[in-house]
Amino acid sequence: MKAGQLAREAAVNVETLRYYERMELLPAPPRRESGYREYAQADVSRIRFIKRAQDLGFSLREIRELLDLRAVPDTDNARVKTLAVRKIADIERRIRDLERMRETLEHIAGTCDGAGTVGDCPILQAIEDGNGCHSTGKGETS
Amino acid sequence: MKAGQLAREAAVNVETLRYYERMELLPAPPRRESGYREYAQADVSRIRFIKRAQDLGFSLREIRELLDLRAVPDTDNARVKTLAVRKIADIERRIRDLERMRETLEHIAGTCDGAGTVGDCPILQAIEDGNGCHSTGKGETS
DNA sequence: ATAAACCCCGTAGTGGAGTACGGAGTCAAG
DNA sequence: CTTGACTCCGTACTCCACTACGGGGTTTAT
Repeated sequence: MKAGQLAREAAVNVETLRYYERMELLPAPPRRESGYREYAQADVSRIRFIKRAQDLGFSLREIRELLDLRAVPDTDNARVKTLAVRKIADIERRIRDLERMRETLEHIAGTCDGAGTVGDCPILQAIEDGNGCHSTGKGETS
Repeated sequence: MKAGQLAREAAVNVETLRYYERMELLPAPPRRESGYREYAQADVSRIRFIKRAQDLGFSLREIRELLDLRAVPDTDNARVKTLAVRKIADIERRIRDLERMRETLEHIAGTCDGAGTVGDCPILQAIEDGNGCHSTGKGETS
């Protein structure tokens, strides 16, 4: 099939296909006489795989690792599990970072009744002074 | 004080000061004869404000809003509170997204005992088939 | 046979938050 | 008075995941 059809079936943009090819996520397909890419059915699942892995929080770089592991049939699948477990830890760290932010913000926002002017806004005050910002030296390490 | 000192005191890069000035987060300071920027003590707190607001999850664009509100003395501080509350909601949404990912990933990873080869890896299988991916059409809307 | 729809390519732009570079001018200490 | 540290400026680069553009060739349906 041609690029357009693959794009439709996998629900991505045609440009994205070229991009994935450059990024080596999608192997360069054979070409017709005309130079047109001729994709196989398997490419649809490959892109779906990529998209779902993305939804699970994997970056394209990490997805390439997954695909590379998958490409070598005798790979220990513990390797895959390691990546999954590491990603879970990564997500948990991000959740903790966000929860710290949320707590601090809620604390700060709670001190403001919404009356008065910014001259003595407890929120701005708190940000200025770093109150309630039990800083761990970590912002969001996205 | 000159740029270098402000940078040291506020713990940012000198280039960052120029960047903040371009972004209108830091007002353009007066210049010496030589063209050197002459910063005031207040600029240290302004940058600290920016940095702490960043730690709380505000983007520079949002921080500019906060600073703009602060700049007009008779601004209702309910305006500030609105921004804070909205940011809390934003953070909560991101937490929920991450938690969904974590649950799915944990579910998927739990089905893999780490034995065998990628030929029949339940993790790769699950990603391929979209199992356990109760997709909400939401990836991370960072 | 012609028009519409598709495909090719390289390159550049997006957004966010900076960081880096290089050449030229300036300031402070020895 | 010279040296080394600092500052200036514009521009370009980084990372990430795309998306857009423009000018050309191809395929397909009518």
